[in-house]
Amino acid sequence: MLLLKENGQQDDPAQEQFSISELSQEFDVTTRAIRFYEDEGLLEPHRQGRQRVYSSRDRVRLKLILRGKRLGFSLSEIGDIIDMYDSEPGEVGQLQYFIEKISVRRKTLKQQRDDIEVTLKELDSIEKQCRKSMTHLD
Amino acid sequence: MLLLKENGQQDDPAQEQFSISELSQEFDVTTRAIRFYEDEGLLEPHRQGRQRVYSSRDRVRLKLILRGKRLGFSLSEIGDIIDMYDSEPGEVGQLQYFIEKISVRRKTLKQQRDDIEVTLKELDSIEKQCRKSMTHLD
DNA sequence: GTTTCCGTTTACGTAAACGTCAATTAAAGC
DNA sequence: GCTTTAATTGACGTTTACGTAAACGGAAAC
Repeated sequence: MLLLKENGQQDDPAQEQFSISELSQEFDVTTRAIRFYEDEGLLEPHRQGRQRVYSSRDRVRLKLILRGKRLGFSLSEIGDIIDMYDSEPGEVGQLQYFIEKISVRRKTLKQQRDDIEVTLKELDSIEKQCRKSMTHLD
Repeated sequence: MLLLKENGQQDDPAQEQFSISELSQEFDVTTRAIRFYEDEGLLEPHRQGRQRVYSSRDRVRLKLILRGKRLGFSLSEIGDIIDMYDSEPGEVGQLQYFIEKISVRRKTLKQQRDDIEVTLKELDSIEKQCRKSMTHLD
């Protein structure tokens, strides 16, 4: 559902707009959830009358939200993270604080990555054991 | 709190035992949580009278639980995972099913790993922007 | 012109993962 | 024996992240 369809191809990605159901389908998330993210301040789409209209920026934010969820972060944590992405750099003190927050986040992510590596290796060895048992039983 | 302290050093790791508060402190998790994991069937320590006594096997399971939590899995998912670790290999059909479960789990983990890589890179570039702004403001 | 399809709002419900508190019991120190 | 301390059980409370249902509005399809 693009704007300005009348005129040949007006596909400026910055002008793309999406309905809630389009996003819902694209990312396989319920409309209820999307509205909930808005209630929590993670999204703020424009309105045409009462209807929500999502920009490509909103769409990116939604992507970030869902990625954050896959990583097990709470919505408020995700809010913090997203704010990092598009906050305007203010004064130096702010930036310092900001960089600290980034480093904290990085720490968590690296811990997760290590956990994943360990778990993947363990899964490998479990699977090997399994396969051994199977040929053994054939 | 080892067993058989009377006799010089009886540190067989397989015989080590732990109280709930020891585990609570070691892993920085409340006793309430540990009991809750038991309610959910993730742990089943022995009892001395009414008191819970945790073996080193229980301790390992708790470790796995906490790692699973860091990865954002629900307790029931964690239950599934842990069961993989110490289930006795049964018949071939079971093993086949089991291997499929492993592959599903691996998929999730790899997705998470990719999410992390992307996020870490993004954090890098955000931090760079920050540092640029800072020197700019100095 | 009315059915149908989205979308909205409001409100209540729910499942997961504990926290908190109160009442008991048991063990340990003195 | 008495007190303090650690652990248990049970019950209820809480937060997060939505689901579900009801009731309404507008636009499109027939």
